[in-house]
Parts: sequence; C-alpha cells; structure tokens
Amino acid sequence: MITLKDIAAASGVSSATVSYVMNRSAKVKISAPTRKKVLAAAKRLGYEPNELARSVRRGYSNVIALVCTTGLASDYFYNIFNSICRTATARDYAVKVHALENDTPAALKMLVEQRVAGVLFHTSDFNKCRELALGLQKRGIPVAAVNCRANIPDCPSFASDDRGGARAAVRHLYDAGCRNIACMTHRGTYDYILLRNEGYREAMRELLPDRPPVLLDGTVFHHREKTNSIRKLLADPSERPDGIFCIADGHAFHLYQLAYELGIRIPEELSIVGYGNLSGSADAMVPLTTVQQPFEEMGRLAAETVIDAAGAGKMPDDGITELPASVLTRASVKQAETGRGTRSEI
Amino acid sequence: MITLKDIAAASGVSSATVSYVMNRSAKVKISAPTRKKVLAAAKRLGYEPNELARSVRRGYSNVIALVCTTGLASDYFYNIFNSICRTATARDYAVKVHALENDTPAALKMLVEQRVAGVLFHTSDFNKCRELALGLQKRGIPVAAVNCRANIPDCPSFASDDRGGARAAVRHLYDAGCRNIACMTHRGTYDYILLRNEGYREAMRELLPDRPPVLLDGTVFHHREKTNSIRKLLADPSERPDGIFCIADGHAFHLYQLAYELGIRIPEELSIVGYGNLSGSADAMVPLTTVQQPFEEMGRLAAETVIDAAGAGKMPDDGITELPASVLTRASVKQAETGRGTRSEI
DNA sequence: AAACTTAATTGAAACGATTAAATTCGGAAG
DNA sequence: CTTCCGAATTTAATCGTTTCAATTAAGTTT
Repeated sequence: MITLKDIAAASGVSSATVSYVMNRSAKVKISAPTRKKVLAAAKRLGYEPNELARSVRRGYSNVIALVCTTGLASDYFYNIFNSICRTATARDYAVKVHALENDTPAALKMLVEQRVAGVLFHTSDFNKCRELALGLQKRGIPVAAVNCRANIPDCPSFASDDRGGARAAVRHLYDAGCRNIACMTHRGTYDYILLRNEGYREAMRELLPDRPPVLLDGTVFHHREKTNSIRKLLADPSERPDGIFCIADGHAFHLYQLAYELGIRIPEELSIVGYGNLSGSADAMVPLTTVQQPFEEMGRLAAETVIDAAGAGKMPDDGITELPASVLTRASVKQAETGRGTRSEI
Repeated sequence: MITLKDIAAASGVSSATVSYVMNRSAKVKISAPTRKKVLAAAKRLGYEPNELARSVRRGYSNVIALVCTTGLASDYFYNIFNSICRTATARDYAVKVHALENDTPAALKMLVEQRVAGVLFHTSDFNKCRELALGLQKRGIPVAAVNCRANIPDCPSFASDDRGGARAAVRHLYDAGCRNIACMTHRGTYDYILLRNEGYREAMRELLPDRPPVLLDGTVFHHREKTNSIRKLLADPSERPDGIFCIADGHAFHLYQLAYELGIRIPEELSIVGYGNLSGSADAMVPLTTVQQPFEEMGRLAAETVIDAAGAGKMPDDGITELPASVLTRASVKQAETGRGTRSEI
C-alpha cells in the first residue's frame, strides 16, 4: 500500500507537504506547482489514504454506530437506516449497525474500543439502551435517539409527532364523513402507543365531543382468538363504527381479514386509516390510507447531530424534536359525500 | 482516555510490558507478580484499548463489511445479518453494513480507506458487485458471497441448495398424496429462480414422469391483473392442481388470497408449499409449509471465511458451498391419506 | 546593506498501540 | 571467580497520519 512517505519520495518533497496537499488545509498554504506535482504523484502511484491512521491521530474514527433493539427486518428500521447511511456517506462517515441483545457491557466495550464518533439509538423502549447510552456519554461519545424518545440528559431525540399524526388520522376520517370513529390499539407502555391513543382521544374530544372514545384492543389478534370482542362489534351493523383508526398498519391488516370474512366492504361500509406506511400497505387488497412518518428526516437529523457533536468535541444539544407525520391518502377511506369535508387545521 | 503509557507509569513498568500483559502473548513471558500488578492498575484506571491504534499497526481493522444491493428490509437479510454479527462479535470483529446503490467507486474508496478486514456480499445478482469485489481483491481484501453465487475467482460463495430445496418441496407434496403438482415461479434470470425451477422439473421427472411440468408465472400478481391465467386454472376443478410449489413465499400469499376468493380450501383441496420462511408465513391464515434456508449457517461460514483469510493474509479458498434447505412442515399441505407416503430419499 | 516580513516547506514529535532486538539480573556451571 | 544461560523486562523502531514549531528563501522596508 502506498503511503504519504512514498508520494513524498516520488515527488521530492517532505511527507508533511504531501499531507497538507491532501488535506487542503486552510492554515498552511502550498504553492500551486508543488500541489500539482504531489497530486500527480499520488494519482500515479494510486494513493489511498489510511483512514485508520487518521482516526488514531484525531482520537476517534469516522464511523457512527446505529444501535437497535428492534428487529432489523422492519420497514421503519430500513428507511431510517438508509437515510442515516446516505447522510453519513455524504460526510465521509461509515455506519456500523449493532444489534443490542441484552449484553450491554459487551456492546459498550466494542463501541468504545473502536472509538466510534457517535451512536444513534433505534428502539421501541429507550430504557433498554439507557445504560449503554450513559456509558458512552461518560466517555465523551455523543449519542442521540432516532424514532424514539430518550430520557437522559444530553441525548437529543428525533421522533415523529405521534400525537399529531393520530389527530390527523382521525381528522381525516371525520372529514370523510365518519362520525362513529374507533381506535384500534394495543397494550403496552411504549410512548408511541400512549401518544397515539392520546392523539385519538384529543381529536375525538375536539371533533365529536358527544361520542365517548372507543379503544379496541388489537392484541387479541395475536392470540389467534377467532371469536373476540372486535369480531362481535363489527358483526353488529348497528354498533359497528364507520371509521377505525389503527395505531399500527398491522392492525389494519387484521381488520381487513376480519372485514373480508364478515363481508364488510372497505371503504364503503368501513373506513380504515393505518399508521406507519408498511411496505405491505400499498399492495394490500385495498390500498391502505395510512400515516406516514418522516423517517428520512429523522435519520438525517440524528446522524448530522452526532457527527457535528463529534466534530465539535462536545455533547449535542438536548431536546425532543417531533417531526410532523402526515396522512397518505389511498383507498381505504371513503370519499367525503359532498364538499363538506372542511379542511380545518387541527 | 487511559493509554498503555498511563498504566505503565501507574504500575512502574514499561509500556511494552503492559502491552505483553494485555495480549497474553505466547512468545514473551511476563512474571505472575508483574502481570497482576499491571492488570490491577489497568482495572483501577479503567483502561480501554484503542482498537484503532491496534489496527494501524496490524494493517487492517477488525471490521468486516456486509455489502448489499437488496433491500435491508427482507427477512433473508435480517437473519443472515444477525448470524454474521454474532459470529463477528465472537471474534472481536464489528460489522459494517454498506448499501450499494450504483456508486461502486465511492463504495470501494470508503471500504479501502477504512481498511476493512474483509467484505461479504449479499445480493440477488452478483454482477452488481463484481467490479467492487475485484477492486477489493486487487488490494488484498478477501471477499465472499453469502446467499448468492459469485462468478469471480477467489471469492467463495455460501448459498443454499436451491435445487435440492425445490426437490424436497415437491417430494413433500408428493408424499402427501398430491399427483398434480404445479410450480409457481416468476420471470428473471437470477440463479435462485432458475435453480428452483430446475429442482421442480427434476423432481417431477423422477416422481411423476407421465405428467408434464406446469410452470405458472406468478409475475402476473404484481401487475394486479385480477383476471389472469392462474385464476382461470384454479377456478376449474377438473384442471386444478392438487399441490402447488411456490418458489417464494410471496407467491403462496397471493395464492391464499386467490383461493380464498374462489372458495378453495387449503389444504383440503389445494396443498401449498412456499420457499423462504418469511416472517409472515407462520402467521398466515393457514400457517404455511415452506422451505427453510440455512441462513444462520450461511452467515456464519461466510463471516468466518473472510476473517480467517484476513488473519492468514491471503485470499480464501474458492468454491460454491451449497447448504441444505429443508421443508418446515406447517398446515398448508394436507396429511397423507394413509401410511403410504414413503419417505424415500430424493 | 541590515532588518524585517511573508510565504513555502520541512523536521520531528505526537497519536496509541505492537514487537524485534537489546538489556538486565539472578543463579548455575565450569 | 569468571562465564554463561535463561527468564523478565525494557529500549526503540514502527504503523501512517497530522500538525506545531522551526527553517529557508525571497522580497520589502528602512
């Protein structure tokens, strides 16, 4: 492998000069002829800088890590990861993925020893990453949370506005003429669940103050109960909601199955809005209207934040950034009857 | 950050001694008391080795890269990636994921400059990675293909036995009593398609020599044609196959929809075997019997191969390793009527 | 012509490790 | 009392960069 020294020898200058040429340093000027000579030699010899050596000098590598506790198979992860990669690549950083499965000390050891520039967390529950994040911070490594909310200092979060997204979804159903709107949710204490539930309740309070909110527990589907309360609810036309907001696309898919079985037409008899825009949602039997999250932006902002912090040698600014989520209109919500659906903001 | 020198100072020895202690070098002996003293100091100060510095000395980093052209969202990728990570971690290597999207020179630059120890390719078509792989090899970086077949020298491939898997699937249908077995496939020239098709044909020739093979083009589903030849075929009970081998689980899911619409019961009237064991296949309305690929083993072998090669400083041994794929029995294939289904090997 | 600037280049010390070769130091053999 | 040995340790070079501080060379003031 060709080194600076080789180029120096080939072009009759010192290796310091070569280094300055390669770095286009602002502080040290190199004359045009020398620069040309050096660049020519570098090209001729096929020089490829050793990023490792640079990193040793700098004190940290040009690699950021993405630590995730959620599976890597999800569409969420995929979109965010892509965005992070693109952002990092544009700034000459690489991305290392680390699946965190219980062994926090080992993960910490590896990340620290490799002197990563910063770490991003992608998890459904930040508590799983708390220890690790604190350990990294103690060693001066900046961290940030993406698509989740951190609960420690100096760890900025880039999430999507789950409450607002849920409100927009309900508003969308309302605008389409639905007046009996239920929410299909599931158990758990992850913040996104609570926030989306809350968004639903808020919207109901605002739009349909006379109707009590109806929260259906979609968890039952996972238990393969073929006869459950949801089935009963849908089977009875007098009780049946005319619109259901699902806090996750998966619920919507289950509803599709159920509706199909029961002979309920979507969207004529039942409008459905999902959340998440899973890859299957566009190809579903009835293309699913769903809430789209700003994955691209989340990934980009998070990556930029830690890279900037690493460059500045300090912890990033704290705070939760909630990026807007918007309704992606497809075919699972009926058209508003007339021009009634006022598009008032929520 | 604590360095060797700090420990040396703290324990009153030279930094070389500390290094020897840390590395448990076989060539140089360190007395027990000294070793203890050094380790105590290291622990007390909280020493964390700088892997970057080590890598500079070694000439390459303890990072392998996984380059993929397929989306990261797929279950295949996920399983393989997990296995690679585990293997790498066990050997103190990290894994960097690089999504290759057309910019081969940039990818090459990044991988070389970071001095990765080796590179694994995960792609549906190795040609997309050919250039990159050759470039890496030219610089002495070992490469291997995982879940695909390479077509360049010194690049071992770890794929699954697609032909054998297809044969086993057809054999499974045959053993269950099916005698009119079709294959649902799709267009394209990727090797896995051709091999699975071929496996189907081979098994048919062997098991049902009087029946001509029937290959259905599942591509039509993607085009959303609601009326297509497959629908017609299934709608006609006299023509309808009693077993369909799908070269991918996705086809099976489409068949499910179609069967549901047409009122065909699975598996009573139609047995189906998929390929790939997608995450949805266990949760499908009828849990899908499918061919399971040895992802774990593929990932492990590929990772070990490049890590070993890097350690030995030479290119790995060439050759395509085809790992056996086996049928995972679930509910989409009817039970054999009696004890007839002879389990003769294929 | 001496004194001072300025610009371009270089020497050499980092960075944090590894490792070949040299050194130290008891103790055993002669 | 040397001499030699082997074990334990250290010295110093090295990996490929960066970068501070020093040097050189040339031009500009007085």
